[in-house]
Amino acid sequence: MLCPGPRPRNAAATRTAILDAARERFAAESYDDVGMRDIARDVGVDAALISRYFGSKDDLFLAALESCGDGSALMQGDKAEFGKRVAHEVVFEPKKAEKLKGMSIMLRSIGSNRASEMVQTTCSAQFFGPLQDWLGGPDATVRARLLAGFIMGMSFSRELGGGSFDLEPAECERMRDRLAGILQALIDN
Amino acid sequence: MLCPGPRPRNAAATRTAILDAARERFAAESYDDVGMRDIARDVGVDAALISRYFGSKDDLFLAALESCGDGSALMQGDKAEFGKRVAHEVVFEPKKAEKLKGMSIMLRSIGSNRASEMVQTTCSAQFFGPLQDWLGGPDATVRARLLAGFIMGMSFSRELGGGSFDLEPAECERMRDRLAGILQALIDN
DNA sequence: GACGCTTGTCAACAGGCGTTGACAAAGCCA
DNA sequence: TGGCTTTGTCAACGCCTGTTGACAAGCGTC
Repeated sequence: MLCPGPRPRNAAATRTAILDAARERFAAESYDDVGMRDIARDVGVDAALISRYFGSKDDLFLAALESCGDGSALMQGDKAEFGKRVAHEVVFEPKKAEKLKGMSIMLRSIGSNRASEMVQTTCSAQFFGPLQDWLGGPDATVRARLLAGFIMGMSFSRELGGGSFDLEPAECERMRDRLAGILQALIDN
Repeated sequence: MLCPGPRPRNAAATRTAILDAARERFAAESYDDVGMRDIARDVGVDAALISRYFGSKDDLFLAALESCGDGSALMQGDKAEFGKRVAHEVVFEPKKAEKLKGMSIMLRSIGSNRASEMVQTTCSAQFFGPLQDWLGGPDATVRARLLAGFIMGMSFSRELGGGSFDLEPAECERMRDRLAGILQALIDN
């Protein structure tokens, strides 16, 4: 990632490079574990530059969180296949699911005192809200909370296994199918 | 909690007081946010004493985590009422549920690099394992993972609301009932 | 070429952290 | 009373953190 020689002068590119690196870092480690110098090293830049571009670490974190976009990406595609689609992604393709990157950041940093407040407001605005509107029908609020809770819970459970569910392939498939059914029931209700 | 005057000399009592304070702190804040001096202040003792009694901060964290007991407390009572009972506790009595204190600690600190490994091993040994054995029947492994994931997910979701679900009472009841049904179905299966 | 703005680097600061070793006081035993 | 162990306090260490201000180099413009 690093290239030798002085960094080319390009403020816009550098800024987005910092933001990208921050998003990746915060999705993989907690707010407290990620240091400004870590992100700077990823980009090949001095840590002081980040402070100048983004202000404080809090501001950078918030920018990274918001750069993930709202959860609407999760809701694209056939509504009747939501359960299958999401269950498959959660169980088999956790890394690939770019649309869940914002959720990873929330997952990592909800424990941190500094980050939790930012995570909370962003989550309501970008995750619970859109999901609830998209669901519609009776009890949309409650169903959205359950859906979001289950999806995050399974991601959390995978994290507890150190990045995998630590199950045999056949078991993973059965888990996916069960999960798909439960999620879809909450959609259809 | 603090009392004036010199602390009475009682190693055993002091030790358990430290452990209790640590458990409370780690259940309320992340591994990184909890400082040795915070715990020491809660107990009314110098931080150096903790190091002498428990070794390192890691050792103290692990001791606090293990002092929560295994998840078997969750599984006591009528099996046919598990869904109702747990759903009620998760939705309405998160703080009161002492049996979930270990889960709170895991929830807070899974993001931390230092703590995640300890959380993982403890979780497997004290949570997934007992739950799976207790469940029995077909697909016990998979059902245990789903159960644990959903329970943790809803706790996580509550955390995202800043300690409450931020729903109207009637909505909370409907959420509890839906959750109870889903959990119970996983038990009975 | 000289100016001035932008972009990036460097060294340093103040503050917090976990941990350590020296010291004080309490209690026990002879 | 005099020593010895246990229990607790205190000051300090080295390390790491986010942030700041001074400085260097690139680049467009007159």
